[in-house]
Amino acid sequence: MKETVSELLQSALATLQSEGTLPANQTFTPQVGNTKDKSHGDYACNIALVASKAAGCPPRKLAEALVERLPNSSAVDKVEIAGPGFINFFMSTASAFEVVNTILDEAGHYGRNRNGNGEKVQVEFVSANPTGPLHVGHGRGAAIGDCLSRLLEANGYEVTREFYYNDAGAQINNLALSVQSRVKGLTPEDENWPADGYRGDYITDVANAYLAGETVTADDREVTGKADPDDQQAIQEFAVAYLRREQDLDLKAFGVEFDVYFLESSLYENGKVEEAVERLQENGYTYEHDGAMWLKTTEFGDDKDRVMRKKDGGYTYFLPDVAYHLDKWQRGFTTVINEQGADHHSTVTRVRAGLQALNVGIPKGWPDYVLHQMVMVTRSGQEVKISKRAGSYVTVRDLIDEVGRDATRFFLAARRVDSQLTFDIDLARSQTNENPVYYIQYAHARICSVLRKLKEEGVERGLNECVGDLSLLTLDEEKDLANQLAKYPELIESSAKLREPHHLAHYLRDLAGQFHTYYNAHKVLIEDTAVRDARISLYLAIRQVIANGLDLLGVSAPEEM
RNA sequence: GCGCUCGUAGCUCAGCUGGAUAGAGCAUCGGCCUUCUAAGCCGGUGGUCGCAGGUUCGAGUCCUGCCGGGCGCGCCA
Repeated sequence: MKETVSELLQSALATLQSEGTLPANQTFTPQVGNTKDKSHGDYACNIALVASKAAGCPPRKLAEALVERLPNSSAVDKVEIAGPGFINFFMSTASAFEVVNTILDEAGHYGRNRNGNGEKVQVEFVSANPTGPLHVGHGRGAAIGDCLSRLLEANGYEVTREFYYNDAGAQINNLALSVQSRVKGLTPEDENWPADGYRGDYITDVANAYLAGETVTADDREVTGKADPDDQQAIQEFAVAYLRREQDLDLKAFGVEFDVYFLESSLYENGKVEEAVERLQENGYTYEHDGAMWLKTTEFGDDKDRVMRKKDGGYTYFLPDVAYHLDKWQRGFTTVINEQGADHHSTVTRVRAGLQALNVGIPKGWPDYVLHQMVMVTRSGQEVKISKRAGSYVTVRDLIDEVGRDATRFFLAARRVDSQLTFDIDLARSQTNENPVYYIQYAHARICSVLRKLKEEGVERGLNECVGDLSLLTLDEEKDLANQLAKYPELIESSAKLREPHHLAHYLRDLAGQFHTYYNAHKVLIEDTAVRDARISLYLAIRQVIANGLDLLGVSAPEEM
C-alpha cells in the first residue's frame, strides 16, 4: 500500500525532473508516512517541503505540480494538498481490505519477510554466571533477547541463540567455598563463613544434593556429588552443574531455549586465549608495565589502556572476552548482537577495541550491543528486594510463580530497553484492562468465542477461510482496523532493524483496543449473513495478527479465558 | 570529576528515519450487562514534552550548556 503511493510519487517526481522543474542531477526519494489524523488521509508525504529549495518555488506550488503528474491508480480515492505543502493520500476502501485476504492466505507467515536472506546472526543473551538463580535483570535480558531473536527470524535471518558463561575464576571459587561451608554445616551467621560468600538458601540445596550424591545433568555433562567435604574441586564442579541446571529450569519455565552454551573455560582449553594474546603482541599493541601486560585500547577510542594479563600471570576477564568474540567472528557471524545489562556498557568500547587490535578484518562497530537498564520490582507500591531463595535479589522464578510466564515476558519486553523498568507485581497479577497482557489475550479469546458461538449456530468457519464480500465492510472502525493490520509487516521490519522489540507490545495493545471498541459498537453475529460473513473474515484476520504478534513475544494466545 | 543513558499528564509509559492542534492505560468524575465473555465499551478532568539557548520552512525528536535520576569509571566478571 505504502509502496504503491511511493511508486506513484516517484513517477511524478521523474516527470518533473524531465520537465526541468526539478534538477535532474539530484535524486528525490519520497518519504511516505502514516498520518496521525484521519482528516489527513491514510498516508502523507512531505517531499514538496523537502524539495522546494531545489525546485526554487514554494512548497505548495511544487505540491500542486506533483499532484497533477501523479499517475491514476484505483487504490487512491483522492489526493489533497494541506498545510504548508503536505500531500495527503486517501486510499480507496476496497484497497484497504485487500489485507484481510493477504493475512488469511499467509496465516502464520503474515508479517514475515525474507530481508535477512538466510544470513547467520547470533544473539548472545542472559549469559549469567552459574553462581545462583537468575534474577529479574536476567529475566529482562531473556525476554528481550528471545523476542529479538524471534523478530530476526521473522525477517529471514538464521538466528543462533547463545549463552556464555564463566565457569572458572574468582566468583566460581567463591561459590565453591560457600557450598563447602554449607557442606560442613556452617551458616552465613557463623564467623568462619567466607567473607563474600553467597548466602541464599539455594546454597544449602546445592550442599545437600552434593552430600546426597545426587547426579545432575547440564550442558552435555553429568556430575555426581562426591559427598567429600574436603574436595573443593569436586564441590565446584558439582555446584556449577547444579546451578546451570537450575538456570535451565528457570529458562524453560520462561519459554527460552538456547542453541549454544559457550563455556569460558573452553577458550583456555583450545588455545583461543593464547591465540588472541599472540596476535595482539604481533600487532604491537601490547606492553609491559608494573609487571602486568597491557593492551593499548586507547588507540581505538578507549579512555585508558587495559590490563590483559595480571601480575600473577592470570588473564583479566577482558582477554577471554576478546578471544570469545574472535571465535564468534570466525564462526561466520557477520552480525552479532550482545544483549546485556547496562552495567556492562564499559565493556563495549573495550571489546571492540580489542577486536580492532587483532587486525583480522572485523568491522569497527562490530558487534552490536543492546543494553537494557535495571529493573526494580514493586509490590503495594514498595520496592521488593529480597527473595528467600536467592537472598539478596528477586528471581525470575519468583516472578513466573507469582504472575505467570505470559505476564512476566510481556512486561519485561514491553518497555524500551534504555529506560529503567518498574515491574509492578500487583499490576502484572491483575486481571482487568489495566493489565495489557490480558487485554490483548482477551481480544484473541473473544474472537475465538464468537467462532464457537457461530459453530453452535451451525456455521463452521476455518480460521483462514475468507468468506463473504469484503466490500460490505463500510464502517470507519473496520477500515481503521484494516489499516492497522496492514501496518504489521512494517512493524516487524522496523522493530528488528532498530532492535526495539517493545514496539510489538504497543502495537498489539493498540490493535486489541481497536478491536474491543469495534466489538462493543457493532455486533457480528447478526441476521444479515452477508455482512456477518464479511465481518467474521475481518475478525479472523485480527485474530491471526494478534496470534502472530504474541508468538513473537513468546506469549500465548488463549482461545478462552 | 569523567563517560554512557534517561527526564513527556498525579502514577506507569508510547511517540516510527524532525512534520501539520502532544497520545494510551491507571487514578479521578460520570455513563453502559434480559443481546456474540463487563478480563469489555463510551464520555469528562488532566501536559509551558526538566530548564535555557541554537540549527530548520517546521523540534518532544537534532546540537550546546545547566539541573535531576540510573549505571559505569579494579591487575572483579
